[in-house]
Amino acid sequence: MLRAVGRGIRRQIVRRSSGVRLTSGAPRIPWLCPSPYVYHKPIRWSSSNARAISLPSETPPKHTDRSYSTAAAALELEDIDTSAIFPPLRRDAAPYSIPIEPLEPLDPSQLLVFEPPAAPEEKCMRKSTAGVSSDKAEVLATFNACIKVGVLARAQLMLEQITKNCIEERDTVVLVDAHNIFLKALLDQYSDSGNLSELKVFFMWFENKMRVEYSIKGDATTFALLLKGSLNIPAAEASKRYLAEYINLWRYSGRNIVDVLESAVLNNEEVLKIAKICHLRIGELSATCREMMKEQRKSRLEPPILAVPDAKPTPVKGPGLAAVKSSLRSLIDPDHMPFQEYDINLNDKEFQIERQKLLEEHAFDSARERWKRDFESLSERGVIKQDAEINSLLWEWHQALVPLIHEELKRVQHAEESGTKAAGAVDRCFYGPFMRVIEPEKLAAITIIELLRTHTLNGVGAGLKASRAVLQLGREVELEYQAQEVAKQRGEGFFANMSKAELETIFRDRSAFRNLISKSKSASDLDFEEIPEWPNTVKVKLGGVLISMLIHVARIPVEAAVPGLTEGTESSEKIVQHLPAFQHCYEYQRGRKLGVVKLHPELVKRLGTDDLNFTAIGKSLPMVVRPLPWTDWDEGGYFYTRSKVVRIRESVEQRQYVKAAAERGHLDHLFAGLDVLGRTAWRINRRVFDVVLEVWNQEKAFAKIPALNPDINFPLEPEPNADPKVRWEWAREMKRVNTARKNNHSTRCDVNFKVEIARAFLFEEFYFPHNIDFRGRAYPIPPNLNHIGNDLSRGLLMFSEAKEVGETGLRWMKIHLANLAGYDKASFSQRVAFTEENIENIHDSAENPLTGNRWWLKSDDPWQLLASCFALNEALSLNNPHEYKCHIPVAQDGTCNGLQHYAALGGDVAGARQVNLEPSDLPQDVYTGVAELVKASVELDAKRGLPAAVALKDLVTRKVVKQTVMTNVYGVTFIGARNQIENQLKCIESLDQKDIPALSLYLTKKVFDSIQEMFTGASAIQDWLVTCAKRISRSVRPNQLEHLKDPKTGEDSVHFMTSVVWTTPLRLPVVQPYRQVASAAISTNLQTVYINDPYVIDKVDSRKQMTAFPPNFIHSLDASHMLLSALNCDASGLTFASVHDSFWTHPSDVDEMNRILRDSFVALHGKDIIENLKAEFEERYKGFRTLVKVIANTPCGKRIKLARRNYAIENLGRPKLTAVEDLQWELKRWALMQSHDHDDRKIAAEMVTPSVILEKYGGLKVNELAENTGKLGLSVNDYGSPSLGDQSGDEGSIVDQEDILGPAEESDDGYEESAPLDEDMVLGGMEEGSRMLGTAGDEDIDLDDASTKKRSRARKELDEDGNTIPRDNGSAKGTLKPKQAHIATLNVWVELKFPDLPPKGLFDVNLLRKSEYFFS
Amino acid sequence: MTAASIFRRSADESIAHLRSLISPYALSRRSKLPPSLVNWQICDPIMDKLNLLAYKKTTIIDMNPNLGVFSAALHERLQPKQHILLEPEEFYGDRMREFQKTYKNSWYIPLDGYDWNTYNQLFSDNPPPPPWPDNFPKPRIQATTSPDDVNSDLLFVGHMGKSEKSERLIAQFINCCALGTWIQQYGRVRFLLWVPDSIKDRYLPRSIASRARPAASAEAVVDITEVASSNVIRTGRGFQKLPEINPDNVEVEEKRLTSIKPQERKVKIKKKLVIRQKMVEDEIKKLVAELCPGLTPTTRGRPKKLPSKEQKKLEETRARVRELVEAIRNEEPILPASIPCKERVTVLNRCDEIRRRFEHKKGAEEEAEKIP
DNA sequence: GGATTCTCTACCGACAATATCATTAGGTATTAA
DNA sequence: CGAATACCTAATGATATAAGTAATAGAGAATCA
Repeated sequence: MLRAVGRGIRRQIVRRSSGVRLTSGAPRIPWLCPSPYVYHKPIRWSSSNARAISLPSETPPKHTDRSYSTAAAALELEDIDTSAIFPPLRRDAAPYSIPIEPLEPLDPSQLLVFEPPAAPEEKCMRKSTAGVSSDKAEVLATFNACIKVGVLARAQLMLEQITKNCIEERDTVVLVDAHNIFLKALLDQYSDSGNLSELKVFFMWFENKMRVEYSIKGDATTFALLLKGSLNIPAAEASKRYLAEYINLWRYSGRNIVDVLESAVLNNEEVLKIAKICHLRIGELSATCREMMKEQRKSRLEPPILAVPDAKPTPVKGPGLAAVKSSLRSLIDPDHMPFQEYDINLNDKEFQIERQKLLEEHAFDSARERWKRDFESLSERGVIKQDAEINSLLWEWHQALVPLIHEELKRVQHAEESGTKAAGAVDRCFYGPFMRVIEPEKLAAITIIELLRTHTLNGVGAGLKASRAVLQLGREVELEYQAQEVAKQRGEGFFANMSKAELETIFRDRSAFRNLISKSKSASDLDFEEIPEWPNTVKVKLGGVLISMLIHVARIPVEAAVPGLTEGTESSEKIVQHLPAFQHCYEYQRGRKLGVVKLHPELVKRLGTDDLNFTAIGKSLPMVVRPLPWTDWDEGGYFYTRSKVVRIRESVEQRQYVKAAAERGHLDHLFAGLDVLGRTAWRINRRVFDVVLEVWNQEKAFAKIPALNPDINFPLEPEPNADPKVRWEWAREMKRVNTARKNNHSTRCDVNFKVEIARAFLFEEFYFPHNIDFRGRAYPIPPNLNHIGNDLSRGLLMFSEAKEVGETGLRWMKIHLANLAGYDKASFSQRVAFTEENIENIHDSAENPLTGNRWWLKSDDPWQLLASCFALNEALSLNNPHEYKCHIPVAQDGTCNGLQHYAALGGDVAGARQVNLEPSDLPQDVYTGVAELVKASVELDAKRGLPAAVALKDLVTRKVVKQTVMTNVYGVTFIGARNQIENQLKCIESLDQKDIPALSLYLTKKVFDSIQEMFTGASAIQDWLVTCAKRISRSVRPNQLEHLKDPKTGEDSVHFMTSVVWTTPLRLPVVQPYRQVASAAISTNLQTVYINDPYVIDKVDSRKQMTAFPPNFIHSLDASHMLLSALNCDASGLTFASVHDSFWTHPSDVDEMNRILRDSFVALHGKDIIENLKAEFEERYKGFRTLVKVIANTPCGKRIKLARRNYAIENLGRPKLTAVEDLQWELKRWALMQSHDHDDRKIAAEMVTPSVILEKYGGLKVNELAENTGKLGLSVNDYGSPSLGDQSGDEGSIVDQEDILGPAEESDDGYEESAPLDEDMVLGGMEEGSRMLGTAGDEDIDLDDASTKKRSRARKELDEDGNTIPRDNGSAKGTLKPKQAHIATLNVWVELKFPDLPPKGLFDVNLLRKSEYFFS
Repeated sequence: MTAASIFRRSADESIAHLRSLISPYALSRRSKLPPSLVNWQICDPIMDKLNLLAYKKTTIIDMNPNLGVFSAALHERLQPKQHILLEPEEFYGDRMREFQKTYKNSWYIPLDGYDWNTYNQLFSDNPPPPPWPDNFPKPRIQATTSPDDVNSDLLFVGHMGKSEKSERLIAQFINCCALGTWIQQYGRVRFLLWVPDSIKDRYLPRSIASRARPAASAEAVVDITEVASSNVIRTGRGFQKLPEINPDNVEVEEKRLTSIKPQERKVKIKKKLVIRQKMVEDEIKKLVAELCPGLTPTTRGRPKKLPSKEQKKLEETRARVRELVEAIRNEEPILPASIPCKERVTVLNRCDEIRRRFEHKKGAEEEAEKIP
């Protein structure tokens, strides 16, 4: 069995490995070198890979990898119970034996490393000649599309361009693949037509083009095709000759014919035929080959499709297509009760799979059918048009759109054939092939649905951004195409024809499933490794055409009164006009032009009121069966709809890393975790749904559902001649009201969608496939309605499975209810008491949700509360409430989860207590804690009579500081925090509004100080992270110097291209995508659209890299924690769902889940995360050089200046040194130091570069300009060596030349010289922390930190030099205001090293195992 | 040379010196700050041209007077009842204080003319808060009997920069004219503003094509005229509105070319040399065609071969013209003397035109008179 | 390379400005040698 | 055929657009000489 698997996958993996161009793999075509994108180091195959390539003849792989080996063993040995294909619980047979521990950090040699280009790449030149672009991705996609629709002439054009590109880029893999695909297409064409001249073309292509013109030798597949072609030659003699010729040619290049015969292109009969004709001895066929033949006859595991590649789809088994369709009617037709017509067993998985397939494949068809039905029934009834359901309108649009598309396709064909350069013709050549791959009817439906959907999701009131709409539509079309392709690959019977055992396997054993998929890929047809993605150019152009056609066609009946005879009156007569439903125009936003597609107000109104009836629900719906397990970076979840496991933002870099990680099996735990999330079954809470529906139809504002026509208080317009300021304030208020109204409407549309989806799935059990963002946080893929949505979404959803609550469960239900009611800060027993006190209210809410006293509406989360009320009420109405079977999930939320991780990392005792890491009788609340601290400090100030403090004395509340504390984790800046606090203070009436800016400024300082005081260690870590990110993002790779030439100017220049990359405990490589964006213009029928060009890797945005790193890192941790917990919960048989830092399970399982959460957290932090991070950084950025700022006005700085000057004069004949030259100097020394030659090293030792001088004077710790200290305080540079010096004694005197040039052993001399100790400056980390605690508020010391002092010291020196004249800062402002004392700095290239880790606090994570309120 | 001397308009205060008083950044092309008039000699011709006779005992609101050169001239000419200098930049503080000392009835208020509050404080009935001096006499402006009359009790002058702020402010001014709000409630109050070309072009477009919304809407409510502009050649299409004041005198905030040493310029121009080669060639061709009629090709293709003598003449002419055109392009102040007299005339006749082609654009101000 | 001014200001899911005119580069047609 | 020229077009770069910024402060990036 395994052998069979092995054969299928072998080719796959080999191709794949060359697909990422490993340096270790020899390029297939000798004259081509590997591409510049290479792994930093040769790969060591991980065990999982080794298993994957193991040859069939070998014994099964060693059980190095626990999870897989057990699964594989299970596959063979287990006696599978056919009745339990998808057991709801797998407690007994845990499918993945995941260690509870997070993974060990990667061996350094296993780190994934990709080098970004040395300089910003040039924007893709889209030089197009005769409609052939030179953009590789674009041509590739076009080529693919042309092949799919059989337009070979055009495909050939594309192929020629691809060949050019590939040869330039030395991309041999794609090159050969493309030619193979083309050959295959030619051959297929011949088989269809039987026209001999076509066969000739086939051979000519290989002989003339490939071999002669391009010198492509071809791979096994090429030759397999050639053999196949030769077989097809009718004349037996010729056929034989050709065969012999090609076999010889192949052998001549020293390769084994077996490889060719094993190719999936040739089926067994053909192989045998060839063997016979050419007298290949059977012995020459490899064991694999023979084995293969035997197996194919009696294969049990392999679906038939694998045995016969061209197999016709087998008829659907089971209840039949009609039944499946009928069962989905409920999704289309709200009046239809499913499952009534057929006797269907809902547990029949094959049936369910068919349904899912249908759902994905025919979502658009279904919508169309529904429109048509509505339209027809309407005509029968003869209803007046403008009252018609929106669906019939859509049907009209659709009917009008289809002929237009046909017409356009004709024009495309004309354009392609004529080859004119007429306006539009060139564009048509671009998008034409892509337009053809999907049938016009479907295309029309997608257009209509997507435009409406995009409007509800992102619309700005009556319009939506054209650029957005166009791209979105293009993307959706692509998605549909991909689904089509996947469906084709997997064939009709891919799932349906599997035996139950195989079906079982899919969900049990990832690797087995993976093999199955790759087999289906290789067997179905010759194809690219992955379906080429459509470039944005294509998507946008295609979207543009479709939308402009829809705009042209779509009309909406609008009723209007005919004006009366006299002016200003209306006659009672009404007329109906058919007005354009959409309109394209431009708006100005802050003086910038913005293309907008506007919807007619009537249409907008309809979208907010009409039943959408599945009108506009496209793809990405919840699934009716369990999502497929993730097997690759783009394989998993939906059956046919392709989704990526990581939501990469069109970043090539991220994709590289994720792909490589997936390939090496690093992501398997992550996949497993996501699978767990995906297999949580949900259903709609019917009772809540009914209430929602009722409320919805009332069209009034209720429980966060906005009213259809909200009463809006438009501010009174002031007199036209009022003061401009007054008028302006009015205008601003109007703007605010208007945006509020727009928001109101779009929320309403959103609710409409949610309700509609809920209605469609009312009788279903469904699942959310999940993927992750680039940090690893998981999100359900279906938009609109999912459990991380708003309160309404959450209220509508519940677990499909019900579990008996038992005693503890009931208690948790009560606690949960109290939480939802806002009573979540008390102890558990108090919360229970709260619920019990409110039992009447709960009863009332449940019994009469709308007519009673509506207690549930008071909550911030009314719908979830209502759901809880229903459940609890029901439970309590039982004789024995403990027997209640509960569907409602109970949520456990971390108290400021980010801070929890920070506190654990930093070992902050006080902080840990505040975020409930420490056991406590009562839950702690950080916000209150910080507020108290601030309050104390303010009161102290008030006593001293500080006016701001006096004003604020009694106003410091939890509410005021909450947002700031929360966002602190996200790196909020001082100003940002000040704004938050200002907004809070504005709500306090007793304050004079005029004073608020000043007060908020004061208070913000206090809040920042308090946070820092409470989370000392955390703050230090935050700063450490920032410093690391800063150094990384301002660093260059050593070999980057070879490509210093700026492509644009041709001059030498240094570009910072390094982004921060790290690996999470679950081995996800995280790449921060922040770079400067290059935007590209794409002209469409509608307008020119400007989008970011994803293909260029540009300079890093170092600010963003810096500010985002700490939150991203923490998020990557909490994501790991979540997935770890998910795996463990699953292993214990719990149903599990999560919203990042909120974890859900059945009431009865909450205790168990909490235990798991705590254990996972401890396990995660049990490893020294930060230490590992540092180690990874050191490995990853080994030898990099970074540019640091050094205070210039010190002996050290002066020496550097002098040395630079001397060097420049000596070597360049001028006194100045450019940054590049400086770097080259440093690198020269560095290179010499690495040399094996003793003399070289000696020379290096004698070189005195700026970095050497810096080192001599105590290095960065002493001399670096302290920065990024504003946020949480301490500069990282202040840890470690207490050698902070005041050089006043040396002021102005430049150290002797000999001293610098002297032998290296004098180094401590320089050190000493620069470091006469100044008591004030000696601040160790711990001392610092404790001192601050003790002296907070003491004016003399005043929380000043060493870095500030360093700054002030530098300033002082400046003053002494007389460079800056202190000015009184009057009311001057603007650019000419007196300058701040400016600190002169020098830039020095130093080796990229990372600061010492801040000392960890004393908190022991293990304590938290007993902390009840850790998550609550 | 004291700061005060300029206010007495002694001729010994050179323009160069005045320029040196401005912060270097404000002089740089990147600056969007309100620029400052330094050529005090043109103030009189400008005011001669403006009919200011009606402005007796008037109140002047002076926004961003900066160095105060224009303000001083205006003050001397009008002898206003009150001259309010709204200058928020502390940088000019000393000079403003000097101004206040020199000219009676002038009040230096370090507030921003952009802020509505400034005017609210000025016109409200309450005594104005601190930055305004205690003894500040409030202007009592009488509204004209008809809102269509020009109010000669009030005159608004100022320097506007290229900043977004300035642009917005002018848009607001016009809006106020339309609504009759703000100081326009007192009747039609005239504005006398120095504005950058970019702003002027918006309201006084140089071609039909560039006449966009702001121009149209402004025309509906205000009269805008260009009073004086620098002798800078304007780029782009559209007609060239020639300065109406003696162009040689209107030297506004421009860095003199003479201050740049030749070597430095070469470095700076280097890019242009490469970039605008085509333009130079085109100009040369045109000029050579003019200078050597009959020798230049008239047909499309390859030119006929000329007798070597004529060929040589052509080459020489071309070389000289090249020198000349490149000089113009390089903004060299003195044209090379290598060209014979007759030709020189021809070339110089077209000099302006060529200059315009090379758009020697500097930060220049326009003075626009607005008569609401 | 240094001083000065400009920009931006909380993470993620989530994603975006365009038309127009001036100028040049580069290809094609045209002509004469 | 190559050579020299004009003409034409696609590609690139610069600029305008709207029109209250409101006021905080500090670090990093960009820009100019």
